[in-house]
Amino acid sequence: MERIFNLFSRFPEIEEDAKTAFASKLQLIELDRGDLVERAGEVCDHLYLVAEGSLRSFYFKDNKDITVSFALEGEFTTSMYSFISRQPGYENIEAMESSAVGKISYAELKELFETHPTLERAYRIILEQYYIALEELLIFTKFKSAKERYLSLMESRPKIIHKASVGQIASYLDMSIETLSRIRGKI
Amino acid sequence: MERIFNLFSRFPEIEEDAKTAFASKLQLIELDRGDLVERAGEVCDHLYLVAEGSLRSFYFKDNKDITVSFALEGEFTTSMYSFISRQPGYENIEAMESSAVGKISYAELKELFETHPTLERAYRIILEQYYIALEELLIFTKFKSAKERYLSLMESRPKIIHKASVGQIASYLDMSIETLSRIRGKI
DNA sequence: CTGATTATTTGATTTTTCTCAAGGAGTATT
DNA sequence: AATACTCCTTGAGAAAAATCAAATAATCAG
Repeated sequence: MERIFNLFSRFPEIEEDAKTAFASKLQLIELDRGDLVERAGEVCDHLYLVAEGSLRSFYFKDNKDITVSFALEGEFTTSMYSFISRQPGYENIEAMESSAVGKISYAELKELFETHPTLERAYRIILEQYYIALEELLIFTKFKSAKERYLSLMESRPKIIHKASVGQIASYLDMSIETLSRIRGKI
Repeated sequence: MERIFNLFSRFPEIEEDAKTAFASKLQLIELDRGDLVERAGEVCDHLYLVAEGSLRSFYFKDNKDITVSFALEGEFTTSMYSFISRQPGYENIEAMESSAVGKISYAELKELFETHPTLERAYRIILEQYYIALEELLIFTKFKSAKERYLSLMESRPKIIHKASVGQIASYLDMSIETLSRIRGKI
């Protein structure tokens, strides 16, 4: 539970009782490698907070497994489109290794927002940060060569390089497995 | 002013007095084609709401003008990264035609959030929608060929095709002017 | 431990799209 | 109306990365 409270350090504006209320709604789960917490085609009803380990969002396109995002310790993840819109999502979310994760439902979160505006604010700030990150990803997809994209990932989130397979990283960086393999060979 | 109030129809949860407070802070400006409302290198301090006409966000990369986004009537826009992070932004925002636009400053918006939580909620919902749109854009950039990207834009936002130049659309869709021209020739 | 399955690497070829180059169409300027 | 501009189109060749194919390495199940 301290692990969860540590995550709040990024949000000093959240009041103490709001933190307590949030933590009391947060359900802690333990996952093994490969366990799915969300499935494509279902409405994603939870926001996840990685306390330990890592999660990966992915979907299938023409029978190929395509990675959408990685969430490492201290990061949030969900099938954002589905979570926001309440429509069936296209992503699966799995544990990449043994992980400890906090989850909170959409309904509980909305309820907390009613009584704790500072939590809604923190959620807003997280959304803003996710938006910025996505914008950066888009520009980076647009302008960098395959090699630059890989070097940039190595620079910004080196842990991913160690935790994910070549295929998972390749689909995340939008290149073929072969291309990534060749890039890695030449560094 | 009714134009602005119409824009609220998407947000039934905003209380009447919050709408009034928001509208009273909103500064209405008239723009001519080519007028800039934001400049790269400066901190973007305003959120814009297009009442009439259209705005375009763009930046320069190797002396080429790259379109980031278009905002048509009823849509919001800003240099999101800069607006959120309070750091100098990389985008310019210009009017693509004679336009009428509402603007509100970051400080005023934050102030309104203090007294009107339903406005912060509406802002959160807008952010969520922007996030989803960006996510779609990313996937679409990733998987569609140049021709599919163009057809998809024609389908989803045909007005842009008519308002923007070939060069502006090409950079937005991440292809060369020549490629777009060839695609258009073959439809 | 061993065969089987899966993941990664390496090579050859093909495809998509870009770049460079030149011509044409439309608009604005004088 | 002639000149200059800018924008758009078309063609030819080049480049980046994909696909197809095969070999090697790593992991897993019995």
